[in-house]
Amino acid sequence: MIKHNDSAHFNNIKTLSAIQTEVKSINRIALSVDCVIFGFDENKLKVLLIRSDLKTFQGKWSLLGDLVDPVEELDSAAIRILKQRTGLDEVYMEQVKTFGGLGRHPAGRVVTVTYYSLINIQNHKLRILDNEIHWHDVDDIVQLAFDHKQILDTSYQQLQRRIQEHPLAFSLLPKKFSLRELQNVYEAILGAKMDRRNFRKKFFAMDFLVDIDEVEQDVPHRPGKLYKFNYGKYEKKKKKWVGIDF
Amino acid sequence: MIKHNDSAHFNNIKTLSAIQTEVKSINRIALSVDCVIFGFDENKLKVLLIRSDLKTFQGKWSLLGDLVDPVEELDSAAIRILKQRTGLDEVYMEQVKTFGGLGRHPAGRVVTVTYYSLINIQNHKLRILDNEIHWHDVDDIVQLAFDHKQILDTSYQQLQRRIQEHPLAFSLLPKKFSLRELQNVYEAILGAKMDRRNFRKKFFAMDFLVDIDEVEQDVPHRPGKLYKFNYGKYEKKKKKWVGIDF
DNA sequence: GAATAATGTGTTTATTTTACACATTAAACG
DNA sequence: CGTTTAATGTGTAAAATAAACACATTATTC
Repeated sequence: MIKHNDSAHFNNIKTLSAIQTEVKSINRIALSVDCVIFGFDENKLKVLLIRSDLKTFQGKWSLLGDLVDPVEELDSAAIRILKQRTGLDEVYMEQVKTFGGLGRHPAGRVVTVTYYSLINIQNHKLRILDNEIHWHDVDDIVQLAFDHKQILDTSYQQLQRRIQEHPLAFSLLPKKFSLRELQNVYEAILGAKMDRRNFRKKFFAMDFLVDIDEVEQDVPHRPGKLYKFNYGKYEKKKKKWVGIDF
Repeated sequence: MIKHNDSAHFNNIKTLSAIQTEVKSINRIALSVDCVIFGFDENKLKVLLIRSDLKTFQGKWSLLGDLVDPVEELDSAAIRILKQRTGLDEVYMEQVKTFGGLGRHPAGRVVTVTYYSLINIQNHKLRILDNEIHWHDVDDIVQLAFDHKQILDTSYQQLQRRIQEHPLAFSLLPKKFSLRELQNVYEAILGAKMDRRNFRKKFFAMDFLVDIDEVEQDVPHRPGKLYKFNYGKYEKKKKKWVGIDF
């Protein structure tokens, strides 16, 4: 077989010092993290946006992001941004995708690693301190700064897929929730109506909901019972998926 | 509400020139793309690996990767690497995740965007020119250079999930395939035995397979019929998923 | 206390999935 | 060439799951 001497490859052919030279000099790129912070309120899926100060995007809204420090982990950067902007930590967070379009940032090449997080909008620790930051209905957003609309769409699609296969809805709700609230989350995110009786049956059959023997307070109708999600039981019993379905 | 002046954020507070300074100077990080190239042969899922030349990882195998050029799209870098190493283009490829662990590369901070691709190992265009590159059984790999074992595991898990919900198996097979070959792909990737009759029934019910009225050649037993996958029909008829299943 | 509006529950039907067995065909072998 | 072999190709019954559907109950409102 022919020996193929490909000088462009750094895992194989080059010496460490040659790589170090490369890594240290011209081949570096600015890296940012953008956070798609989802919340649920008024029976709608919301996303937290900040008004852009860049002239290029005057008046437009953008996701919350920041450059990654060269000695900072990616996850840490995402956690830092979330903490700075909302006061929250220990929230559900997941990396979505990395966007690196050449023209995506007016200041030059900035590759951005996207995360989405799910927060409970009623969390008492939640503090939005910057008055340029606001919640927006996800379904009403038609345009954002940078390529953030595309990033939002991708994140939303990922959320729609994941929420059907993982217990994410609970991260958007208070610890104690009614079945109606739970169903509202699913209906809002999936954009579909579901049968109330079958919905309940399904969740009771899963057996991950704990009846905490409390009822809703201050609702203008018969209060529903409140439940908690039992993550421990879920982790033990969750199904291994083997099937074909497309 | 209190105006929160957070100087660390670049979308909002800083001027473009300040951002440009930041982007141009200290905040840059080396970026690479790593390709997890999957193939299917001898009824096993394979991955293409190259022997590492780094002293740190002497004798270890690693994924195929390269630094991203500052004026190169991420997808283009992945396509370039694949083309360089296999001679193939127009293959199924998907971004998996970005890995940025501080200690992951001995030469310094290198953040890597991972893609996996699925190639038909019988493709007549396939040319592995570098004799340091070899196919490995995915299930036999216990260790790799860098954090590549973790990257492989993540990619494999993503493949396992995706192949159940998307028509990926066909990318690992020749255009014409028998149902037995198709089932072998699923069984190998999912690590599960399936009932042959139910498997066939399922795929015929989907109605995406085209009977091309040919049979296998050179098999040491009764030859099976060959089929093609009808991507056009799939795109039109694919189901919208709405359900809860975890 | 009557009207209202949402909660809470069960059954029937349809669909999907699983389990399972035998005839058919081409290759291999003597 | 006939027999053996090993894989292909097909159908049906049972079980599990999902979908459709209606009415009694309870707390609030008026």
